[in-house]
Amino acid sequence: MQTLSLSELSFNPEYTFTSGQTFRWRRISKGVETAWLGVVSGYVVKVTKNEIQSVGSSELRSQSTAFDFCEIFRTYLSFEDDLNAIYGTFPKDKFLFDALKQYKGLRILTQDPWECLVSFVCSINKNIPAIASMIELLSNRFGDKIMSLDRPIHSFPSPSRLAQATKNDLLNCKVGFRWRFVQFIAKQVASGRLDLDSLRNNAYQELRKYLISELSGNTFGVGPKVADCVSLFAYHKREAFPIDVWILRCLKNYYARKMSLGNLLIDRQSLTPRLYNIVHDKAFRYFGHYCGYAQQYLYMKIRADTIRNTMRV
DNA sequence: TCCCAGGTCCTAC
DNA sequence: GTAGGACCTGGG
Repeated sequence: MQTLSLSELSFNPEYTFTSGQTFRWRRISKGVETAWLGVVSGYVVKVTKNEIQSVGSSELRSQSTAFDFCEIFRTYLSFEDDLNAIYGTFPKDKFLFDALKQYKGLRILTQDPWECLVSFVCSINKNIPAIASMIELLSNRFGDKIMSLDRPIHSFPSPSRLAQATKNDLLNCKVGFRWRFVQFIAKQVASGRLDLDSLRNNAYQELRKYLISELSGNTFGVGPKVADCVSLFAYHKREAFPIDVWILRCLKNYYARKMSLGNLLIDRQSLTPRLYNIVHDKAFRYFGHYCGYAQQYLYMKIRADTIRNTMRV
């Protein structure tokens, strides 16, 4: 059994896995300590605060060494990110300070770009439980079966497998109007016309522009928000700052003055592409190079606060 | 039953 | 450049 110790790492699995950056982790109870089960790079793994353990693997992975396993998950959990050092780069403001304190140990993952891109295209106009359900159905229908613990679990489908899916296949997975986007992207990647791995070394702005123009230019589901999510959660461009409805609400309520937003966001429920870029630029200037990390903590806090207030009413 | 969802695209102006 | 509406359909 392959195991990687996480005891030296500042890491909170609950905050990391429920922060909307990934959709395939499930909580499983294990005595007093909660564990999480997920599928990453052909491994089924059980994760606790202190270790990550393989509990099943695909044929491709069955021959791999403990060294490979550790390398994969060091990358996945972004081991090189020193959270305390990153926290130290942020401006001193109370809302962010509270968020950092409340969600300490939330890490930004470095996920597979293919899975991340499809997941966030599926996220368009959906809530998190519905997104998770779509990804689960796509995996069960088109992914590889991996035996693990007491039941089979499916890996995320390969591009070639998903490229063969018909409109009806995708609609059966509750993908809805996003089926065109998923099918187009799968065909682009499967044919090699879109090489997601080759984009790793691109600078953030270049990467983002490429994702938007190559995909959205053909009107296939990748706008600024999805491109920022993929840049941050798969390519680990920590200067990306995805602006969704929650972050927009947060900036309006707490950062209009601090970020010199003036009247830019007054009465706004959404952003035009030009405005998105302006607000993004101001966020980068205010929060700094690691604004992607700040965004994720703000997202957690504004959601929790809003839900709490709604329940109180 | 109804509203809304980690947006994007299209059309008209 | 931008506003406004359409988009599938499952959760809450």
